Amino acid sequence: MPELPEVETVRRGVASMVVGVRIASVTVRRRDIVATELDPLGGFSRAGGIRGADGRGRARPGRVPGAWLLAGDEVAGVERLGKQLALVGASGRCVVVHLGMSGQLLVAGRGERLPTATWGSAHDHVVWRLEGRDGSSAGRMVFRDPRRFGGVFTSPDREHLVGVRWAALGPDALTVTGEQLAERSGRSARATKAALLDQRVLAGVGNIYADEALFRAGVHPMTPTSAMGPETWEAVAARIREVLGASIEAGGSTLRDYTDAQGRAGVYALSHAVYGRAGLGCVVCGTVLETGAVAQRTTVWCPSCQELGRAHG
DNA sequence: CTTATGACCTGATAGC
DNA sequence: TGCTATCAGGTCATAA
Repeated sequence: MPELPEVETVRRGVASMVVGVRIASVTVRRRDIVATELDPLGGFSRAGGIRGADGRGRARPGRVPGAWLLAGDEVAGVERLGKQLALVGASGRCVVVHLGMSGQLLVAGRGERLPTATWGSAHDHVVWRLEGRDGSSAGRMVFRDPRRFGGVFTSPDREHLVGVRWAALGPDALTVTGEQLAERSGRSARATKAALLDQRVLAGVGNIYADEALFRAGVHPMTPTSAMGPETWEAVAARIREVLGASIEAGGSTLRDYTDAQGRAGVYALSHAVYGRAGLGCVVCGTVLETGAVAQRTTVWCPSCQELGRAHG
């Protein structure tokens, strides 16, 4: 479900609850959504993705040492690159959480209850028990993910996190420049939207914000990257930074499932100009918005504001 | 190399 | 009410 703004909102919420807190114990209720640094390829692939090398079974034998999931450790910080979160322990060990489509990282303080789902706790795959300095309970954190496209990954230290786990990811979308986009996208027949969705080009943009940023930049999503010039790339980069920033301020976009670490919805969907508005009038010119598949994803654009074939300097 | 396709999962919703 | 089909915020392996 989540793109950069949603993940950043979760990061802030989790950080406010767990930084400086000790993890008393960890329970892995589904082993196959956890990948360790020792697992072959599975979990540590090119674009920072999730699935095992066979594209399906992610069952990994053996128990994950609790310490690898920060049991007995203290949380020193919560970082983010693109759509991925990393809990960094005082020991240096890191736990990466990727939310996939339906994942949530939820935290409940002492005496609070985790937000409940209609299906109960059936999809609560990893549970961290938190402990105050005096040893008293400080609540719990849970990785919940019904569809299981997400996952939890261990790294022995920050060097591995950055150098291996996150090595293939492009620059974070919140601070990306037009120059970076131009260089990493290359010049080919590939649709500009497809390039923006490629996490090796740019980390953090997904289907919603690709459409929103391209609309605001006046670029048709199917524009081949070979037709893009430096000024247009700069405009696209600027609109990406802008849209993501505004969405973070609104707590992200909640379409159905998404909530922050405390179970609250975000309201940025109210500001969507194109996503989810196919067939309605363009907010700028009133033209009926078109929809179709680009890069195999549902895409919405304004045929008038985002004319295909327009010159792009 | 690039690009498209089907696959991975479950839940919510729309339509009959 | 109950069934079925469709769709979803992500990313992968594989084939062409």
